[in-house]
Amino acid sequence: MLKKVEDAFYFLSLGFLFCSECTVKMVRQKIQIKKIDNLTARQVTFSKRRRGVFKKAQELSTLCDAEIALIVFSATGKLFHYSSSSMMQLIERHKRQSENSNKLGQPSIQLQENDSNDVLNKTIMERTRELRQLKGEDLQGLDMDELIKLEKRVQGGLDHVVETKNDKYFKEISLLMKKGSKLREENAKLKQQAEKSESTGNGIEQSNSSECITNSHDSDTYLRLGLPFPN
Amino acid sequence: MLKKVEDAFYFLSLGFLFCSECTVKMVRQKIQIKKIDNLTARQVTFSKRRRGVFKKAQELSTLCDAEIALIVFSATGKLFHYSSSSMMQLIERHKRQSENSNKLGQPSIQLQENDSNDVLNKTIMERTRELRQLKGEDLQGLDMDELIKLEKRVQGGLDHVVETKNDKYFKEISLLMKKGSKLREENAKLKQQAEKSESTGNGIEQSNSSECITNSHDSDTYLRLGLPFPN
DNA sequence: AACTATTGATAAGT
DNA sequence: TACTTATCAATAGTT
Repeated sequence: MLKKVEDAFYFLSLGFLFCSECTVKMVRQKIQIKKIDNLTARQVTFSKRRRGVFKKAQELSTLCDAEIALIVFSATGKLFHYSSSSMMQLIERHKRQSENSNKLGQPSIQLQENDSNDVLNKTIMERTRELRQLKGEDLQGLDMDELIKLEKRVQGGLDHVVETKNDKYFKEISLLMKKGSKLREENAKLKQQAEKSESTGNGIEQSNSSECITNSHDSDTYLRLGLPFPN
Repeated sequence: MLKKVEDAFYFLSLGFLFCSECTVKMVRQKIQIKKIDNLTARQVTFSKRRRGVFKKAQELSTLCDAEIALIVFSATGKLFHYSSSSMMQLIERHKRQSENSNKLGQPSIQLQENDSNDVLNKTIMERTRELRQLKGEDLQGLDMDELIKLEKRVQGGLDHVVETKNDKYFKEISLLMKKGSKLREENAKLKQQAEKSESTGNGIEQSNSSECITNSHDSDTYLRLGLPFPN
């Protein structure tokens, strides 16, 4: 059903008349190299392409006798790395080489330790400022254009949150409904059995038991799912 | 024609008889991933594949919002490198992260430096995660209650941004209106003066000057204030 | 450096 | 996450 809608879009985009009878397989499209909007798609692509890059790096190293260091941080901060020999040696070598090419007359000794903290502090400052802006603080320096851009970003974030919330809501609801109908089935069966027993002369009381069971299970489910109110 | 010859070769490789009259174009073979013996071929391949790897790294960084550092030394010792942000920052971050994950029993030496780095690093991680959540990413682990809280936070941020934007808007508007009325006053005065001059026999044309002056000043003000469109 | 047949990578979809 | 498939991209061998 969803498929058909996509097909419609596909045909529309090609400018052809659309025959709703046709079943068309979605084909792979060339992608733009810009940040992937959809989070899931981005994570999947990251996982695939990361493997690809690491493979390429290893192949280059092997085929051409090159020394390679590759460091990758995912958006969530997870680290992946590869080096054809010792990562530390390569990094040191890189430092020396790029310092030389810089031709700075700096006494480079012991520069790195302070730098390290400086860099980290700078990162923290940046992150903090961005955070404050997303929270709607610290907006004095922004002009109209920047404010409008920021509004769009925050609105986008809000959309994502609401979407996630709604998804979760509907999932929990449908789970509850499923459980409910299962329980009703069970109850119906039990009722039948009880009636049978009754008709065969076994006089156990079963009159209102079905409702009781259903209710107790439902509220239990609500609690486990963390829904605030069961209604 | 060439095509046919290739077909012949193809068949040969399958164990068919080969016609020696034909001119055969060698077709590309799948290569083994091991050091290329021929120096020239190795250099050419290095050049081609190096470009490939760097391109892939950049694409991964852009598409998936990842931070990447890539260092390559050719067999001759020439350096090639790429980093999505600051190479030093990435290297430092890598150092810390891999140290932490190693959990090596080297407790005594340089403890305080690592400690300070750890603290900073932790702060960065926290900030990053908070940022991502405000942007509506990384919401998998949150339950309904947390999602609702987050929604309220983001909504609050959005409210602040919109409020600031609107304030700025109205300020700019009222400033413009003030300037406008000032100009109109000026124009009115000028007009009066002109009429006086006219009545005293000085025949300067002043018919539509008021609109002209007002308009030109208005658009100038819009430009200085950075409003996208003057309407 | 340029060309292309071929292998390799991967976007979408399951 | 892993697998599949159709397509796009990289590149081996050659000129």
